Amino acid sequence: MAYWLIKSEPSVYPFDQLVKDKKTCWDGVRNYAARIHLRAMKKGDEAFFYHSNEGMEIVGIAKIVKEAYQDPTTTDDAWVAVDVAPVRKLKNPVKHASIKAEPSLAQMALMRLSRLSVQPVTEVEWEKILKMAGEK
DNA sequence: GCCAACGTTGGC
DNA sequence: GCCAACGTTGGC
Repeated sequence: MAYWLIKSEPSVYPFDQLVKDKKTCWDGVRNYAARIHLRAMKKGDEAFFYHSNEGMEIVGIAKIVKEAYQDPTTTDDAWVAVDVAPVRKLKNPVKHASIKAEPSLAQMALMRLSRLSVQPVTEVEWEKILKMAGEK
């Protein structure tokens, strides 16, 4: 099982909205690097849900419920979407600043490639962040 | 609101 | 195929 991180601006689609919706289509990705990751996602994989710009923190965990398919927001079959569902909110959201202050997480894609909207997370990073969130 | 980083576009 | 110009994202 793989781990991921997906970003959203809370003013556009906050985690609470995903909780309300029970499931959403993660579409509209128009970036080649992000697409590679979307296509690599498997059903059951889990992803951190990160709020960019406002909040700037990981607020919850989502899981992939449907693997990559043609993005419904375009007729161009070059682009794909996945379906995600909420797993749970984190007890304590993990701030961007906290991640930055943690040397073992300095190599995270979130730090190095801040503009990438869909990114992989290693198991080590995943566990570390869960601890910081008070989940373990 | 500013600006750095980065992806994309288009001229050559 | 290179690279300058431009647009967008996201941290500050």
